[in-house]
Amino acid sequence: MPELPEVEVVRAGLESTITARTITATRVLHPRPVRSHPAGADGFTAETTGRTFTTPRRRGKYLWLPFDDGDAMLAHLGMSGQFRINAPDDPLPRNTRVTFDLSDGAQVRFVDQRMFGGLSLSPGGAELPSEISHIAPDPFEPVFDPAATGARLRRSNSGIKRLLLDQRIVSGFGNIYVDETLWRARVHYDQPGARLTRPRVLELLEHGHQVMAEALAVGGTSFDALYVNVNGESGYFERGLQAYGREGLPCLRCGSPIVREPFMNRSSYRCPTCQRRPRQRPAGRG
DNA sequence: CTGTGGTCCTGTATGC
DNA sequence: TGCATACAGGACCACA
Repeated sequence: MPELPEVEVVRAGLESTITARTITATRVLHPRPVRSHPAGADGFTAETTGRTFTTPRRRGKYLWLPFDDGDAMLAHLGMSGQFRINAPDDPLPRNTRVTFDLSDGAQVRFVDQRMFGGLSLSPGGAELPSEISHIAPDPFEPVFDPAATGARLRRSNSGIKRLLLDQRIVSGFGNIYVDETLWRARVHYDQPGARLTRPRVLELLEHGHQVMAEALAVGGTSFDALYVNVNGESGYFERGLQAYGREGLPCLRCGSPIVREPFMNRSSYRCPTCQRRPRQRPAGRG
């Protein structure tokens, strides 16, 4: 499940392989990943062929690959999207959706089993695609403002996990790193943002930055073949996870078995001792 | 404005 | 052996 660290690993891999290369041929093998491109698969093919990449950029979980003419290709990996760099005659993975032949002879492949991800062309989007203007800066960006983000979190009575997953408030967090962040900060996922003190919320954001930095340093988190880097290699942060996926295993701080609970149609992992349920209901009525 | 729940997708694991 | 179901979950959208 690519979140910020995994997307950054992919971005860095693309930077060293596509920068200053020109697309000589685009092939759309499945229309769904280019669904948000207005002109459809044929239009996407026509409008990307002949373009030259500059340095790939990222905000949160979004990637964009600027072209030297000021436009950009916007990409999201969704649940299972991958960019792979190969020789054109290497075997094509089963779920290859789009391929780009490059001027140096390499081939970029967009592989996506579940197809929650997507590619589109963003006119004028080289600096920051307008399509993602609603996405907040992530904790790795120089413009990220912890005080402002903390204030925003503290203005809401929603549960803190829901807030951290809201990419309009802060971007980059997904289910894994939110659970890790909350475990480190000893905060329950239903704790209303408004019930956290200013120091606590800043501490929480620092933990979030820290855990994602640690994951990035070891190539991200790979549970299965769904997340790999551009060379098909897995990351090693799975062994660094302290909460996510550890149902029934002892909390590494206090020994209590980690519990898994349904949350927003997915799973949430927490220590029942270190991360106690808040007394008041979030956004309670009465 | 806020909060909630449905939808899109496929592959793997599990249950009967 | 086969068929049904649950699960993984990021982003978006309809709706109350």
